Amino acid sequence: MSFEQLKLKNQLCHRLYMASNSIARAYREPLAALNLTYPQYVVMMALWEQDEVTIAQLIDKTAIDGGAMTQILKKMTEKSLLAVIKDEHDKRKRLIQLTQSGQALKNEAADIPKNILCKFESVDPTQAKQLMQLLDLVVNDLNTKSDDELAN
Amino acid sequence: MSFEQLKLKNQLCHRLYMASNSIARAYREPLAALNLTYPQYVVMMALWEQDEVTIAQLIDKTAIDGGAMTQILKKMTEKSLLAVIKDEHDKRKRLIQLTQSGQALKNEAADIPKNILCKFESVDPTQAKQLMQLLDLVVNDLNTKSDDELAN
DNA sequence: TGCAAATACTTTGCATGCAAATTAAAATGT
DNA sequence: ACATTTTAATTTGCATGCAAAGTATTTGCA
Repeated sequence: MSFEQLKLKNQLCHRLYMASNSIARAYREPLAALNLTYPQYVVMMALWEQDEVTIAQLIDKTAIDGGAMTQILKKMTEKSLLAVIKDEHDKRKRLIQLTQSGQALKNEAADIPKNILCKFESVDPTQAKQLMQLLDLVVNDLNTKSDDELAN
Repeated sequence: MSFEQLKLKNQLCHRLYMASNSIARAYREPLAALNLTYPQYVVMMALWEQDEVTIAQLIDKTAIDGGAMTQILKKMTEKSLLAVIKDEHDKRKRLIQLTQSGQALKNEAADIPKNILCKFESVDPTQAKQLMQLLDLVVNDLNTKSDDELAN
C-alpha cells in the first residue's frame, strides 16, 4: 500500500491546524498592545455586539470551551474589562456585563482586523469570502450530530 | 461607526478557530483507539513518510512548536513508538527513529483519514482541494516575513 | 588557535481546549 | 410537595501552543 491518504500534504486537517495557528500568532502582537489574548479578544467582540448575555450564550457565540470560559472571564474581570453578575431570575445563570473601560476598548480594537487583513497579499476578498464559506461547511458537517448519534 | 469589521461573523480568523477545533475534536475518538493525541498522530504521519529525521526536520514538516515537540517526543518514547538517538556527527542534533510497534501502527491508522472524510457530507472533493489551496495561501502569507521585518 | 555568533534542543511559565466529575438551582413527572 | 432529571457553571487533570531563557555544540572569523 502507498498510504497516500496518510501523507501530511494530503490532509485538510493539518492545513487547518497550521492556518489556525498561523493566524492566531499573527494576532498576538496587535492584541498584546491591548493586553488581550486571542480568546479574550473573541469574548470582547461577542460582547461588543451584544452586552448583558449569559455565559452559555457567550459560549454559543464564541465556540470557546466552557471550562476555559470560566478562567477567561475570571482574568478579564481582574483586568476590569467586564463583570460577572448573578441573574436574579435564575440563580444558576450569570450575566456578563462590560465595564466602561471594556466598552471603550472597542475603539482601540477597531483597526486590528484591517491590520491583519493587509498581511494577506495572495488572498483577495473574493477568495477570503469563499474560504469562510467553505469553513462554515466544514464546521456544520462536523458539529451536526448524525441521527445515529442522537439516538444514543 | 458600525464596527462591522469587529463582528464575529465577518472574521476569517474565528472561522479558522472553530474549524480547526472542530476537526481536531473529530479526530479524538478514532485516535484514542490508537492511544494517540492529534499532534502525536501528526508526528507519526511525518515519520511514516520519512524515518530517521532530526527534531528540527520534524518541526519543519509538522509545524509543531519546538518546546511542545520535546514533550510530545518524550511521551511517545514512553509509549515505545519511537526512540530519540544522538547524532554522532553533530552532538547538538537528535535523530528520531520509529520502533517496530511505531511502524506497525501505520496499518491501524490507515483507515482514519477515510473515517474523518465521510463526516463531510456537504464538502465534495473539489471543494476540499480548493479549501486546502486557500489555506496554503493563508499560511504562506502569514509565515512569509516581509522585507521590513527581515531588515530588523 | 580562540572567542563571538549561530544552531539545536530543552526548560519554564502562562493560557487555553477538552473530557469528566462536581455543585447548585430550576424544571419535570407523579 | 418530592424525587428525578436537566441545565448552568465551576473545578480538575492532562496535553499542547507559544515566548523567553537556558544549555550544549558547532561555525565562523579575526
